[in-house]
Amino acid sequence: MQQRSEETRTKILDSAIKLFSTRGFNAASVDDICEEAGISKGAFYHHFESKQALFLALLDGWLQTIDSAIDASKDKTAPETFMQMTTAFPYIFETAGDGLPMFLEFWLQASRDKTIWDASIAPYRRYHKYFTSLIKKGVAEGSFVEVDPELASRMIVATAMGLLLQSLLDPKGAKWEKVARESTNLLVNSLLNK
Amino acid sequence: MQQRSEETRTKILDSAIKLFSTRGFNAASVDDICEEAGISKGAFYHHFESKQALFLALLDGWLQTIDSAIDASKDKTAPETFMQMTTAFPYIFETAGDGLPMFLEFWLQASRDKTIWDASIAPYRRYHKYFTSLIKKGVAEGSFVEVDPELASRMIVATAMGLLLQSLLDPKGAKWEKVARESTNLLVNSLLNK
DNA sequence: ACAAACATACCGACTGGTCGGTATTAATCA
DNA sequence: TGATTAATACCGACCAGTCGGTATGTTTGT
Repeated sequence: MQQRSEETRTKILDSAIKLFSTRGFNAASVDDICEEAGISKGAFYHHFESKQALFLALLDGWLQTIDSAIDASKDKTAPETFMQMTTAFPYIFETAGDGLPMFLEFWLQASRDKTIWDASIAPYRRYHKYFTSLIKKGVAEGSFVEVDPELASRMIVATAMGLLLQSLLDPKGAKWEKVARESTNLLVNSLLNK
Repeated sequence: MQQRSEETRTKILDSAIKLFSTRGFNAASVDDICEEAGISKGAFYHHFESKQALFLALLDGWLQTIDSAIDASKDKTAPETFMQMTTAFPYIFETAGDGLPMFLEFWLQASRDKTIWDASIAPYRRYHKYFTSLIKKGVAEGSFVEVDPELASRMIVATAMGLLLQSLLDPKGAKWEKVARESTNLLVNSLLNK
């Protein structure tokens, strides 16, 4: 009973990621998602209250992934954490084709839909705080030079997002994975106290 | 006769910016735009072949604005040009409320719609080249330190876009105009040969 | 008078969502 | 264990409304 149900739910989620990514939230119809998942509309609305609820479920899963990634680097030093991020970049840009446009979709919906915004803004601010405290910690450790942690945090996030966006628009315009790695190196280097 | 016609066209363009920004390309219907502009559907389709054609006209105007801005700083030195951009930030973030979401909308549509992508990608690559040569020039002048101009260009654009995006998601989360100015200072400073 | 500019009524395709009904599985009990 | 009941999972026709776009008619400036 739960077996089949769970599978259906997963199929819907996967199809939604695929279609939201390629066509966008509005253009991807519920019918499309059902067809892609190979299920009926009834099954869809059995599992999700609405199209928006499905989107929120997707967002939730994404945020949980980030959370657990952050949690994994809890006990490391500030520079170590940043270095770990550098190693994560290849993976991110490799799997970009599938999930990355979803990131833009989250952003866009959040900027328009109050419910989705509420679900996004709290984690975003949490991440910002996390980065800020990470840099603060690095400064306290003496491994980072004196910088405004707030500002540095915004800039790091900005760089990451900006590169993601550029790679999205022009995937073949550059070796993005390499650009991302070198950028991180450059940023961390300018932070490091030598 | 031409007078009124021109006015109608402008009204459509203005209303489109407003509605595309607030609701997005898909959600903003032609009927909505007509109502906002205070004109009829017949008038709309008299001026624009399709909804997409209107979007392309908007994109074109935006690109021209950027082009002329770039053109204006043709004969200045590299650091001067960057400094000029710093002074432009307050204006950009002031008027962000209106036109900024349109920028995201352009991006999103370009990543999905082949026609719009074609119209976007050429200018984007031109801007990237411009930045790259600007940095190259700065290095040649001796005013910039030795950096990979390609990489630095991507990073500068990334930072700008990332900050814009963050300000879009969380307008009241920070004094974005200040963050942008300080970020530019920081970036230019790390580029400057002292 | 004649063409450009605009208005109105309308079309067919498609939308998110509903609903009555049917399989499929789990729980109950003889 | 095997039949019965109840709950869950699923189906697909259907609805009211919206969409971009068109056909046709009217106004306006020259």
